[in-house]
Amino acid sequence: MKLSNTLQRRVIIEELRKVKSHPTADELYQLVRQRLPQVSLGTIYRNLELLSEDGQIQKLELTGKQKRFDGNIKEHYHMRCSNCGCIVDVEDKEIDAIHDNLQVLVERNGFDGFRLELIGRCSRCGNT
Amino acid sequence: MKLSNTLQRRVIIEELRKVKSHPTADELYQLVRQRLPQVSLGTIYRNLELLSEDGQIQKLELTGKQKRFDGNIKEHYHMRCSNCGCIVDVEDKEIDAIHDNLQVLVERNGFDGFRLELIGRCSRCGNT
DNA sequence: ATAAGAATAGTAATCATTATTAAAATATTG
DNA sequence: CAATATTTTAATAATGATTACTATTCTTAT
Ligand SMILES: [Mn+2]
Ligand SMILES: [Mn+2]
Ligand SMILES: [Zn+2]
Ligand SMILES: [Zn+2]
Repeated sequence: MKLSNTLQRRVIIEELRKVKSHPTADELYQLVRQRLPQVSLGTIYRNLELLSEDGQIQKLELTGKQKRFDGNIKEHYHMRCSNCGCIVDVEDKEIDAIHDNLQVLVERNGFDGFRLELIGRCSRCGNT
Repeated sequence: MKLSNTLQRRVIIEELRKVKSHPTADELYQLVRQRLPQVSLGTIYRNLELLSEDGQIQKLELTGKQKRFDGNIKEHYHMRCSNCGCIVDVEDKEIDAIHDNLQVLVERNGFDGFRLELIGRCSRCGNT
């Protein structure tokens, strides 16, 4: 059950924690292979799965065809940029309040939970 | 620009409007081929895309690897059953109120919009 | 009816992901 | 440490969902 300590695993975690971009498996593959040119894409996929099951990283449940991963395991919200499609963290007291309200409201209406994904413009794309 | 009137297109729309299951392309393919055994899966995909662009049907933006389609073009909420994974319509005045509140709140916080997906148990799976 | 354009069936290709496997690395035991 | 058991890896194949290609057929506008 305990994951053994391999170089590939360490580098995957390190690179994922370095970036704030919520990379897909193949994006992370590009990063990892700069340090481990022999690494295989299957190793990235397998370890992202294992590490998220193990709670060391987060697998994000977002729309879109590719899965994305987050080195930050703290629960937090994400915004998708409507222009470039990137995923950015939302650190906002108000959103947390909205979350708590929603939780109460949806449970009061007989649901077990919800998934909320914010949409907006990232800083690079501006707000026009 | 205007879509021409083909038998395949008519049957696709008819079958999609008949069901309440929010089928994937291949699920709809199974339905359509009962009436048109020669229809090809590519035709289903192409037409679902064209018809949703044309506003005659709805393409649902949900989590999960397969796209789902809805013959009902009115905007409405969906719940995913946490047990069987099916998608059911949510017709609930309260949810509409929640939606309106959320819209105000997220815009007030600088976002353009949001996507909210409800999670619960469908009627067949019960509520335990 | 004719010609131009659009759509189709059939098939191949692509993209994301998962499975397989023999060899290599890591962990456990004596 | 050495022997052994277990896990992981790289490479590759396979899968599932979707999109692209193309020759033929259908639809629409003259
Ligand atoms: Mn994040
Ligand atoms: Mn619906
Ligand atoms: Zn952007
Ligand atoms: Zn169910």
